[in-house]
Amino acid sequence: MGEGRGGGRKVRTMPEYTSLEKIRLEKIEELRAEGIEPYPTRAERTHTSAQIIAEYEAAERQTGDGETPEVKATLAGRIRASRPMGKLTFAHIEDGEGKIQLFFRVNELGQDQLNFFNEMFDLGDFIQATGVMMRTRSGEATLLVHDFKLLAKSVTPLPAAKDETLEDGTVVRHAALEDQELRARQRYADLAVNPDVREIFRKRAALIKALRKFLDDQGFLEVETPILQPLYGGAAAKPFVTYHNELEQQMYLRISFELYLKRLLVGNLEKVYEIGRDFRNEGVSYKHNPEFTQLEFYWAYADYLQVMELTEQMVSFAAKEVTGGYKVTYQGQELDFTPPWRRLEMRQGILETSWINFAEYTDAESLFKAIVAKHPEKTPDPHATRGKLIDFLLSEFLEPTLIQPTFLYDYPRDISPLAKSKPGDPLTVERFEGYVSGFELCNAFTELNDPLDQEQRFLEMGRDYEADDEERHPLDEDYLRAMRYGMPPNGGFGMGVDRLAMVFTDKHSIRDVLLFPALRNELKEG
RNA sequence: GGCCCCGUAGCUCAACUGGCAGAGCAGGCGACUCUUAAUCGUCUGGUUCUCGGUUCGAAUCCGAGCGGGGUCACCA
Repeated sequence: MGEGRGGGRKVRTMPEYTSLEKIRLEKIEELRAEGIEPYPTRAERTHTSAQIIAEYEAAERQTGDGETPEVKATLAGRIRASRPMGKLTFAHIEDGEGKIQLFFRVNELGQDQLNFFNEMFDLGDFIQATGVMMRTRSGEATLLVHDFKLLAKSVTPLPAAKDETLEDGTVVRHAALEDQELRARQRYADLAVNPDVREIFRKRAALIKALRKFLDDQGFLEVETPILQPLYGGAAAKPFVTYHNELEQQMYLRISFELYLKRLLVGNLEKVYEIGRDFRNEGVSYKHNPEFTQLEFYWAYADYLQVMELTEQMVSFAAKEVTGGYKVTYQGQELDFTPPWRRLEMRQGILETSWINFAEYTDAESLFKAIVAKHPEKTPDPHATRGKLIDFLLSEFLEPTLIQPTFLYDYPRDISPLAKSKPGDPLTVERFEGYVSGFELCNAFTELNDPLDQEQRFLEMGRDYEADDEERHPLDEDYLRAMRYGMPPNGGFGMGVDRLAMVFTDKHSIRDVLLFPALRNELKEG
């Protein structure tokens, strides 16, 4: 039961059971009265559904045609369908690997046991069944049940979902759970009735495993840095604020890993990475969740061009591990992750799509005028900095054209306070972002390692954000102290893992790739 | 946060310009020895998200709220 908003205004009350639930609760009472435990402690499964079918088919091949091999098994799973027909009942159970049919027959079980199954077992219950494998007249590998046992009674019926297998083998799901909110709030029910949802999260796990494997093989050290931080930094985002009672100090949930990982380079750890959760106290949308999974790595003695090469290798490797190939269909478009990816200087890309060469406008005012003159229908913020205006051009004109994996490189300095300037070009930093299907996938740069320059940038940022207190960033003195000991030149990288999971599972919304996305509290009574 | 759309049985959805809230699945009872969305008969199931208003009469119209979806803004 969720607590009501406003600090537990809602008191927990006894759940109100539906008529369907009451019937099942009565069965639980009845079972206990007969000395049958509806939630026994142990199960005795010998095979999964997939294992027994494989074993049975292998045995069939050995015995040759006509002969039925004797293959015994005890299976366990959740009852998903039951078709009683007089002195026979067919049922399907589902386990972690798939479904298998059970055949209950009066011949083996006797009338009492058959009745017991038909009367006391419901869809959604977990059952254990022991028997021998056989084929039905239609040829389906089926367990002929000699003995069975309840493993766990289901009180609340699962959302109705029936699968119809057409003659061509395609499966049509009828009346499946589709309500987006219910699916997200009750992911357990969603997972229980929608096998494709389970598949999404298997792919997500495969993705994270692939990223780890790739970086491990490249000699990167996986590390863990604080989630609970006395200061936040490394990105421009509003933090979640909390408080440590004993230490009597305000703490923040991290908004990025960057400043801690780069401290490790000062400590002579040359290649480090972290995969973990970031928290940003901002809007929720189809591509934003307040907590999301981030991958960052830092690589001493490398620059952003080397990071670029490593990135395309890493992401294409992950694509192959997760989807089986370098080409992935996302929202109807085929994306080709085969390296090398297209490289496009950001200034050039903006010139080609907006017909504005921002290098010709070295201050915000002149650039603003140029944009309005060329594109009267667009409305950039008149008070925006030059960097923000360039960002505006990027998202308005260039981004939508970046469907195939593309690296955009060389960014304005004033929107990149942690990146190193391009030699001989003080307005530009060595930074790139990877784009796919029109959205930003990753962000990387040659990291700034000059402590005095870094201090100057922090102070500039502080000034820029003075008006907007919430985005104004605290100056991290300890980070500057670390940098003053000496930080090797290095390239750094950050990527939203959920975004990549969306691409590899062809999902439009980040919520579809998060098991428990952030949702507003349920409040049943006002 | 702005704008648009949505909220009806456990699930998926109907209900015309306001006129007795329905169906399929799930569930109860009965029949059925190879079913697989099993089938057949029969029955049950509702605070139409909440509160208020208009009206002889509201699922439907109006207002407020709650929740969700979309979109824009925000997100170096």
